[in-house]
Order: sequence, then C-alpha cells, then structure tokens
Amino acid sequence: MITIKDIAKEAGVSEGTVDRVLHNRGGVSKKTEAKIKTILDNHNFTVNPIASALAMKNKYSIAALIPEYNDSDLFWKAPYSGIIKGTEDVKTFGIKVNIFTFSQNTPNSYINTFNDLLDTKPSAVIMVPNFSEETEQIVSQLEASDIQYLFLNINIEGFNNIAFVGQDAYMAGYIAGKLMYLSSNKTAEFLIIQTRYNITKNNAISDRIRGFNDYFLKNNIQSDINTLKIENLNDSLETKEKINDYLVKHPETKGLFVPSSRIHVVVASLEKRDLQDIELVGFDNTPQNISCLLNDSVSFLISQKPFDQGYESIRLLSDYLLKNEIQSNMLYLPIDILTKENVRYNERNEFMYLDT
Amino acid sequence: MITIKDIAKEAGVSEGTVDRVLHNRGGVSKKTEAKIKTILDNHNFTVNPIASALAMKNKYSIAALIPEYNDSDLFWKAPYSGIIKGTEDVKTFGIKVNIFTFSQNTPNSYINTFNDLLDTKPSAVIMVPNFSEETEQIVSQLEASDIQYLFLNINIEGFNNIAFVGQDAYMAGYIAGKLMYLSSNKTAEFLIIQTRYNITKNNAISDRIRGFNDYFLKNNIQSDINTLKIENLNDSLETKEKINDYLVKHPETKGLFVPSSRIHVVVASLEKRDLQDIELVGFDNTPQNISCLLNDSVSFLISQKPFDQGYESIRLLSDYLLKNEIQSNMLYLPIDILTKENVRYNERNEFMYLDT
DNA sequence: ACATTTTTCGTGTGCGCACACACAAAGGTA
DNA sequence: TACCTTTGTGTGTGCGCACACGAAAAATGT
Repeated sequence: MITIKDIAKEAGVSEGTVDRVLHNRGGVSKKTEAKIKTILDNHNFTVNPIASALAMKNKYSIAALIPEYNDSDLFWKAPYSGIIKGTEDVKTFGIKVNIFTFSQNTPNSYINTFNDLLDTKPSAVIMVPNFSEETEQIVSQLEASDIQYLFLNINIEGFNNIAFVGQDAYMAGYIAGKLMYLSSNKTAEFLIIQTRYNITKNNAISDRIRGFNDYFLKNNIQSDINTLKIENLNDSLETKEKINDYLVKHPETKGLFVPSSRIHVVVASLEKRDLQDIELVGFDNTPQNISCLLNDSVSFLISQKPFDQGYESIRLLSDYLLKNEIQSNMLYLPIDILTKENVRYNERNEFMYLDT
Repeated sequence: MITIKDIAKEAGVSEGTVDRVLHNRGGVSKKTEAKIKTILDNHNFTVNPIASALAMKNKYSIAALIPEYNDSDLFWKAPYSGIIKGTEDVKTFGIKVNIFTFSQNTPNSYINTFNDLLDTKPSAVIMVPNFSEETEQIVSQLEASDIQYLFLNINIEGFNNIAFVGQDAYMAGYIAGKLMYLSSNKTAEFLIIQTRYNITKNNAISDRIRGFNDYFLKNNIQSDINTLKIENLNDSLETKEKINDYLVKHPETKGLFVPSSRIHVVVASLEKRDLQDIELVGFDNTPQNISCLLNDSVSFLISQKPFDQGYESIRLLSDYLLKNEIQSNMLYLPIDILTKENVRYNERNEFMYLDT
C-alpha cells in the first residue's frame, strides 16, 4: 500500500505539503501542486481510510430512515440486514450508522421518526420516500441543514437526492410479462391484482404494470389483460371473494400478476384447482413468498435484491463521505429472476444478520 | 470513548497488561486479571476497531492462480475484476493480492505459473484447479508449506481446500432445462453441444448436462435429447458442418443447449432460419454471449456471477486471515438467469475495473 | 538597503491499539 | 550461595494520517 510518505518522498516535498494538496488546504505553489497531483494519480493514490478515521476521531455518521418490518410484512427486513452488513464494513472507517424505522402506513410516524433522526445530526441520510408530501417537508429540513440524502428503493422525481439505489420498476414489470408469457404456454389471458394502497402511494407498482403490459404490446402479442382492484389485501374475505368471482367469470384466465410483494396473500385465497391451472408471477423474496415458490404455487418471483439495496446504499454514502465522490447516482440493481430451483442460492445474505 | 489507557489507569496497571487480558495472551496473575475484567465490563469496553485495524496492519498476502483471458475468451476477465475490487476493499487491512494467470490449455503453464506464485510466499492462495493431476502436485507443495488454499469456480473433490466459491453446476443445468422447456413452448426435442475439451477436463460441464437431463426426468416430461460432440469449437468449419448436418437430419429440434461458455460460437455457425426457429440456452455473461442475447439469437444465459466469485473469494480469505474463521466452506453463488431485458443491470461491476 | 508582509513549506504530535522487548520478582536446582 | 527458569509486568515503537505550529523563502514596501 502506497502512503503519503511515499508520495512525499517521490515529489521531494514533506508529508505536510502532500496533505495540503490532498485536502485542498491551499498555500501550495502551483508548480509543486501540479507535480504532486500527477504523482498522486500516477499511483492511483487514495488515503487509507482507517488511518484517516483514527486521526480524525470518528467524524461521520449515517442515518437511515426506512419502514419497519413485522411478521406479516417482512420485506423491509432485508434492506435492514443489508444496512447492518454495510455498517460492519464501514465501521473501521469511523463511520457510524443509525437506523430509524417508521410505520409504513402512517405518515405521522414517518415525520416523527425523522425528527428523532435529525436530532442525531447525521452527516448523510439514507431514506425511503414513502409519502410524497411528507418527503418534501423532510427534504427541505435536510437541505436547510446541508445534509445530503439518498433515496432507497423508492424513487421520486424532483428532489436533489444524491443518488437512488433500487430497481428499474418498469423493466422489472416487462420481464414479469415475459416470464408470465413463457410459463403460461404462450397464451395471454391474464389478470393483474392491484390494491388501493398500490394505486395511490407507490408508483413503482404502476411502473411494473406498465412494463408488464408493454411486453405484450411491444412484442405484438395479442393479449387480454384485466385488472382487479382490491381495497385491502389483508382482508382475506374480500380478497378471496373478488378473485374467485373473477375467475368464475373468466375461466380462461391463464395467469395472475401481482405487482406488489403480497403475492402470498393471493395464493392463500385461491382454490387448489386454480393454483394448479394458473401461473402466478409476483415480486420480492420475502419468506412467505418463497414458500409459495417452493410449493409450486408461484412460478416466478422477481427480487429487488433488497439486501443489496441496503448494503450498496451504505457503501455509496461512505464513499461519498470519505472521498467526496459518487460512483453512480442511479444505482439500478439487477432484476433477479427467482424460481423454485435457484431461490435458495439467493438467500445467503438476506436474513443472516438478524437472527435474534 | 473509553480507551485501554483509561482502563489501565483505573486498574493501576500498565496498558500492556490490559492488552494481555483483552487478548487472552496469558501471563497475568489471576488476581489482576479478575480485577481488570470487572473494570472492563463495568465500562462495557470494546476495542476501537479503527485503531485496532491500523495497528494490526497484518502483512498478509494472497495469491491468485487463475486462467488468463484474451479477446476470444473473455470469461476469466470477470473473476479477475472481482479480485481487483476485493483487493481494493482489503488493502487497508494490510492484505496484498497478487494475481498469476496461466494458459487454460497447457498444464505446463499451470505448473510454471504456480512456481512463480510460490516464490512470493503467499499467506493463502486462491486457485482454479483446472487440471486434476497437476493440481495434486500443486496442492502437495502448498500443504508442505502450510499454505491454505481455496478453489475458485471449479470444484474437485478429495482435497483439503479451505473453501469452494462457485456455482452448483448440477442445479444450474437443471434450471437451464427448465428455461429451455419454457421458451420452446413446452416441447422437448433438444440437442446438447459438447466439445472434446468439455468431456475430459471439466466436470462442471457434465454436471450441467446431468442437471439438464434430470429436469425432464424428474418432472416426467417426455423428452428427446441428443448430444453432439464437436472436437474443437474454435474450428468453425467443423462446427458449422456438424451442427447443420444434425439439424437437417433432425428438423424437429426445438432447442440447443450449450453447457459451456462458448454459445456465441454456435450462434455464429447457425443458419439464419435456424436461429429464428430454435431456442438457445447457454452459460456465462461474456461480451460475445451478451451480444447474442441482445440480438435475440440466444434466449437465456445462466451466469455464474464470475465477478462475485472473484470478489467473494478475496473477502472470504481475508476474513480467514484476519479472524481465523470462515463463514462458509461451500459458497454457492446465485444461479443468475439472464435475458435480453435484464442483462444490462447485471453488468455493472463485471468489467469496470479493467478499462485499460 | 533593510524591514515587513505574504507565500510556501517542514516538523512534530497524537489518534488507540498490537506486539516485541526488556526487566524484575519469585521459585527451583545443584 | 550461585545460578537458572518461570511468572508477571512495564515500556517503546509503529501503523498512516490530520492538523497545529513555526520557520524559511519570496514578494512587497519604504
């Protein structure tokens, strides 16, 4: 590993001078500055973040504002785990991470939790902009405090977030269309199951639906796709009734597309016979969904790689804090196709950091 | 933050003694040890990992022995890149990495390169056991020098390698079978294209073929699968002739399965008409193969995540050297299903570290 | 020419820990 | 008693960097 001392020796100056150009402290003549800079990037020099952290005595902290998870909705456990792993990786660089979770359904919780977060005066923030109006409030406070922020999983336009880490929802839906088409024997009579929650709050869902439909449009495939709106997927009675009603009226339906992470709820409300005849494609590798994959109820799941989202967010923000650079401001993670057969190899990290 | 010095002062001993009980180095009287220990957990003391990392600055080195890549076979560029990225991550812990590449077809190169490697006296080795007999030689030398080694990408039984990082080839083939079945409209008249090289040297290939066939067996799908052996896939004349010969005799063939990374060669030797009518499924996200995906010649590729293989190998060995523990001795990476649509999101890392 | 300001640069110290080394006291052997 | 071994403990150095301090060199003023 090449050190400041090495650079200084090669440039024929002292370590202090190299330090000055490294941190743009000024007070260095043009000539020597230029000389040092070329040597610096000849060697591709980066400061040793460990030594740096030690000398600076822990300057940075990252705060994360994400939805909480519970037994019935485990999706957010994975980003949480990813953040924990990232935290492990960067704590030797003197970067502390604090995670704040809010209730996914109550805007107030979002705001209140954020206020707690702000009290800790973080150097940068990872946040899931779950509610658009409240996000505007939050962002304006962040910008007033000159704190950089990154959007995780959900992307909303019109903000100065330093980056977005997540998935291309449109393309993920498009691929879902392809998988549906293939697994249903290249027929095209499908049903999309949407919930009220999806409709209003989360435009990733509508992007997925758009992508799904576009697959058939762009490939000139004659299709017959309907949408069924269900108020509350957690209301199993309503869900069961509406879906089965529909299926009785449309017995030729070959596939169900559930553009949210709650396909396991749909599975639970389907008749056995329908489960066999109809192909299901959905999103997200939550434990419940994975069981549905494994017992052949669901044909394909598309994973957003939520663990990686958490992990990469931390790494990205750390790089920003330490080196003042961002590798990418739109970090689209892979669109992961899960089947019964490969799913177990994708679970390695997801839940390993939170066994308690 | 409470430091070792503080503890020492409170216990009325020197920092060295505190250090001894912290690391169970022994040579401390029962009495003072007990005293220090209570003070330690009265204050809930944990060592500052930053200072610790800096002070340890182990002078470990990892050597990697992997096949070289060239313009016609770029597969090994990705593990190389992954290793480079891993190197970046661990260099601050005082771990150096040296990469040695050998010619994939000449056992002598394997041995000779290894000897160069051994001269650098590495603390641990990442190797691709490309030739079984020669691997025995190499391994015995490593064991004589008491150097731990890890197998990357290719797994051979019967050695004391500390771990294997790669893919479950059987299951990958099994999934290839599924994808082939789905994309060919659930018919099952396929051809597997094998080369001499595959047959003798690399049992990952035969595992894939086994998995491919098993998909149809285990799911009770009537299938008609033949195998075509081609001496040298680089001989485009032979390849073209044999394949087209076969296809003329078996016009009902619905799919070609190429269990190696050289599906692009097969594509190049197919007639346009056949390319349209026949589904191709192959392995590995090399640039050539990806072009075939993008121009619709190939339906699916299964990626071994070669970049991650390199990266994870470094991380795994580093953990071993630093903490003397291994998280897993069989690290099966995800079986990545690539399509025209999602491939671009999977390329982020693959070739970014070697633009030169 | 000299004094004074400004620019440019080198030196020294400490961050908290790991680890090699030195060294004293206590115990054992002939 | 003289000598050696064992046990227990303190000291010193370096990891690579950030940053304060001070000093030399150059520029400016009189």
